[in-house]
Amino acid sequence: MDDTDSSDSWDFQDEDGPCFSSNGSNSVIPSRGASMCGAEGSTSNQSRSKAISHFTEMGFSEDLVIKTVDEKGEENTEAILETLLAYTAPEECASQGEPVLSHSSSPEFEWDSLDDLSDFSDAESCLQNEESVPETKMMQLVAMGFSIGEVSAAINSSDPDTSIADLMDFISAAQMAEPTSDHPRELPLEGRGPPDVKKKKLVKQEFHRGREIRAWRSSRKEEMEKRKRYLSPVEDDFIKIPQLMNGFGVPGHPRIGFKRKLPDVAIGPPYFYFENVALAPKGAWSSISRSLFNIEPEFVDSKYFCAAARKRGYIHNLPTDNRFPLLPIPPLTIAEALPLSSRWWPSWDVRKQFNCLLTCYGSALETERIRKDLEGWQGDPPEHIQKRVLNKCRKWNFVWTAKNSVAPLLPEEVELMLGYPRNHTRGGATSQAERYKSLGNSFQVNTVAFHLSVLKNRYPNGISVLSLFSGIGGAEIALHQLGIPLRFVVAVEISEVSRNIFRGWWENTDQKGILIDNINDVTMLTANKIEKLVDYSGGFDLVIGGSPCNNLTGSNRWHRDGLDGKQSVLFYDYCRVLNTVKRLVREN
DNA sequence: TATAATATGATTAGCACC
DNA sequence: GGTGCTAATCATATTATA
Repeated sequence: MDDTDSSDSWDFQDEDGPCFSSNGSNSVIPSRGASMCGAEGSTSNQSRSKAISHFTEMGFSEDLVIKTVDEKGEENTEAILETLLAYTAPEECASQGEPVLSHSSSPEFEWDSLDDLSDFSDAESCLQNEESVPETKMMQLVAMGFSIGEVSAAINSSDPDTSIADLMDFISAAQMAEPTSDHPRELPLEGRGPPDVKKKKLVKQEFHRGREIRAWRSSRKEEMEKRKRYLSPVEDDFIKIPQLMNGFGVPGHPRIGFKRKLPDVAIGPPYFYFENVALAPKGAWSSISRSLFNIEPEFVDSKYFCAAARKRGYIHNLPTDNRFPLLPIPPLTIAEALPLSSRWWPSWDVRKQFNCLLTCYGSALETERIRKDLEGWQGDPPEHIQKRVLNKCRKWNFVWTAKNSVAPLLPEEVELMLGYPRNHTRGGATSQAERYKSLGNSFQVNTVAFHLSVLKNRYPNGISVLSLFSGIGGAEIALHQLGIPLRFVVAVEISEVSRNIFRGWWENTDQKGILIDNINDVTMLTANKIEKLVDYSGGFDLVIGGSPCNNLTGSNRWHRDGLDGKQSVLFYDYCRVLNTVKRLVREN
């Protein structure tokens, strides 16, 4: 097994062209599979028509596609795409005043290099120049591969609050109705300057990602039709969030005889595990479930695993028999977790556990107000004072540190309750605020480990994990503490602080496996790159991740916009990546 | 200028009561 | 079924400070 340094220098370089893969497979066009590089090289009319249809459906003009296919050969999909993009994509940026001539220091595309996967800044700045439409939806849809023209038409024809999913359906319907209509990508061949290499690269990345999403949505619709025959526990448009969140059973509260039947399409391997806040806006979990094979979410409150509540929903295809908890069992009450606080804990503060550990904590002014509220009373304060103070303590998870004095939890105490090693977030974080934030966004390790424990006997020699939104490594720590060797881990995380924290843990615990952690943006994880990672690792056993909750959580007073929100929309990238991995498993 | 501190409700759901 | 109350919530924008 290689060490981590070798993973950093792991080379994914490939040359442009149709057959660049070392194992002879063409990984550029997912629907084509490895056979596209086969020696026989089909030249049938059917193949030619299929190639033409494929690219015209992507929005390129038919004339240009025919010309290019004839020139390059229908099996040469990568070269066709190169040529089409050379004449079309840069214009979308150039029309916004961007320079057309390349300023890239590299004369060749490097989008297959893992070192170059996080550079999305130019694409964002280019796309944000569209100022006449809602920028976020415009950007997201264009980044998915739809053309600016298509997106503009859809947005202009819809209500301002139309969801991303509805806009995608609108565009898809328009494409089906008019497959050869004029398209913004269609541009005259004459009068072009040399294409901007960097933008060309970015457009190409977006193109692939968009096609993956559309292909996935298309296949998902078919699967949904098939699954209508399956008696699903998930009703049409509403999932009831249970008040008692003990999921499919938790330690001490087993659900005797519980069995579930997964749809065939969802059965692993690969196993997958998705997480997000339970108390999301109405309909959010129904949408999530529909996108994840109609599997019933398992709602679990981490109060069964530690001294703090953490109400989360999990959708996974893991077995549910013979789960076991991590040992030792963590303290389940505040008194056990923070025994020193008991001395100052007033009898009228009836809290036995903390509420959800969030990303920020109460101010010194709040604690000072509480101190002043409580001073000067003989014995217990009046009931209305008790009630006011207790509400503040519940809201901010204050802990009693002296007479009439409360304080926020320390980062080390949060680490303890969330199941992380002491000072886990100390090294990589630059400030206390960053520690609170990264912890507030993380898994409760014991909860996740309980669910993942069923993998221990299945992967005694190590597991290969694709970890999206990996944060500070809660999933990996859970696997590690379960005694499951981390053979190969790809950790995708946008926060540099969180990546540093996880890298520090990986090195401190002398992991023997390979860690790839230089992919920052999940939207940059295209099928092509996933296929290379699969080739390199031998395949992923587990695709795990909790997508951003920013637009779902009730804590967000500003942008609780649901699954279409700026951050939470990345849920669809989890689905896209998962389905790509599943497809690769089927093909292999 | 970067970081820390502080202020900022709404959306759900359950429950009791009428 | 309608109303009012209680309770919880992986956050973000603005202001203050070093």
